[in-house]
Amino acid sequence: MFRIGEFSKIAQVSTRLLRYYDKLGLLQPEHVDGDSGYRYYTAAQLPRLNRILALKELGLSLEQIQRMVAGEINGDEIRGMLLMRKAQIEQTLQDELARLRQVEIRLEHIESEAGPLNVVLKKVPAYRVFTYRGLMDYEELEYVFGLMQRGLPRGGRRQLGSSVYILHDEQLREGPMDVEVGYLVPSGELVAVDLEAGYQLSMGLLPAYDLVASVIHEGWANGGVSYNRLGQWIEANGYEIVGAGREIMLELGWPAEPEASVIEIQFPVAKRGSGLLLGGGI
Amino acid sequence: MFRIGEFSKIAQVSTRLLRYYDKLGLLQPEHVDGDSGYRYYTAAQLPRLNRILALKELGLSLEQIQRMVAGEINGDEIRGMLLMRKAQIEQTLQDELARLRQVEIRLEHIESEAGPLNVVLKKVPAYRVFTYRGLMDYEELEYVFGLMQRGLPRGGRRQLGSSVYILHDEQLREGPMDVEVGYLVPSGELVAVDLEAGYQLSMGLLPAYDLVASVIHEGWANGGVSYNRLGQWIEANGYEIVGAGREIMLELGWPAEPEASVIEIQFPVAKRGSGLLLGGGI
DNA sequence: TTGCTCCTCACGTCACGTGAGGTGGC
DNA sequence: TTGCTCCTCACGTCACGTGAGGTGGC
Repeated sequence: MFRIGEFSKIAQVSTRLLRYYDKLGLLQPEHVDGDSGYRYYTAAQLPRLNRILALKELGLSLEQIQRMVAGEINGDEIRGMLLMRKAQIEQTLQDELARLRQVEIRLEHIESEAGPLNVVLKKVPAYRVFTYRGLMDYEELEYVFGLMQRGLPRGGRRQLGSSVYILHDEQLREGPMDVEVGYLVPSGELVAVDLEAGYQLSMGLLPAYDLVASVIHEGWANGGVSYNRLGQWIEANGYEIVGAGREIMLELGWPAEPEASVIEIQFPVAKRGSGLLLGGGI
Repeated sequence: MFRIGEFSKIAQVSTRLLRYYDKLGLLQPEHVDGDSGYRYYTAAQLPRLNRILALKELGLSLEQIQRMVAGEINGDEIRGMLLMRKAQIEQTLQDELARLRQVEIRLEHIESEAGPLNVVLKKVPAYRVFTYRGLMDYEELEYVFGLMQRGLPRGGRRQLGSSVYILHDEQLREGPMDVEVGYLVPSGELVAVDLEAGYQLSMGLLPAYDLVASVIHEGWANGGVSYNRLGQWIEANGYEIVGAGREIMLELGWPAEPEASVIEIQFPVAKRGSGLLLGGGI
């Protein structure tokens, strides 16, 4: 019979751990003195402790280990637990590799003296929008945007949220682009509205995406840079674009204070080669 | 100005997280109402939030992120943090790969119906020992072992711990082996003792090891199996033996109840190819 | 008697999630 | 007035480490 200190030295674990496992019922001492509360362990308990420690190495939770060493579980269930754990580890490996790439990219950016790029991956819900879509060049786009800002009845503006701009073209090109401009609609119903010059805004829905890559920048001027670097990021991290990108003007300084604008660019993405090309727009 | 709920929807994070970051000082609302305590955020705060989220993705702690976004830290220090993080991730990848191999090995064992093998890696201190070393075959070894059990003065036995058996040969072979037998000595000094037939026990020190692979089994009969499988384990997990192995008889049923014996086998190991061949005995 | 070891709380870790119970704002 | 949103505690997570304060055993 060993007291807890001796037993802990043999097994090279802390006494705290042994008391904790006692409390959990994972490994209870062979005998506990009624008066002093001293725990007494035997050498024959070491194989059990080692089994627990070996299973812990695999990353199983103490609760899972509990069930395994208690024998409450048969071979198939153990097999199931291990297969699950295997899948989890593989996922962790993927995640850590992605992290590693990101850290490396940041390190390169430090050396190139460029500011860091804060891309965030997130899930977005469907957005209700009130927009006009058509083939336009930049000039026309700006014109329509101006009409929108001025041409809506005041009452209507209350129900509208941020301005939004959706790129339906697969890639940037010269000449007119297939774009959509308008507003997010937080709540309520809107009817179609005719702007001057025959442009018509109407209700629609932007699709929800399980994964968008998003950057947010301040000021109009940085837009082009953000697009380029978001593109590089998506490429470098092993994603691909699987739908129409969009720009959301969270704060619109236009036209008075353009540099106070806050603009989010979102592109729906998926892991390259994952076969999830079911997004929208492509 | 957005209230917390709106702001959380734009950024796709929980309100709880925003309150938490407020409390930490990571991201404080542009304005807090004195009466109601309502938090008000602006769109211009989103780039900061995104920066925090992007850094969190790298696995940095909020405390590190705090220092980075507060600008308390210069480019070189940021570089240092990222390099550290990179090393950590690489370590994690190694660990997870080792785990994966272990889980796969366990899965194979389930299919082959063999009992699982509970190998534990641990660090061990130097052990003080009281031993005889020589070239012996099994027969002689057993004879010396018997002498030891009977031949020591009662008083001396008190100070001795478990029996121990050290294998100085690089590999198992036929004929006499270079082995050492004796006892662990928990405390105190011992002088040399002569057994019958001229064998002499004397004080020595087993080296400490940063890493030993250990298995514990019950009963004499399982020894051979344990050696084989510990060897396989070491091989399969990318380690190599870097010193003399030893067997510690934590519970000695000999000769009355051999099956009640509890025996630990330890081999000092190192990652293969790590160049750490500085252990002892080879 | 004096160390040494053991005991039981109980807080701390890390980054939040999840109620509980109460209140402001349209 | 009624939802809806916001507020502040405060417990829970996971596997222990680390004292605090007190006691048994040789």
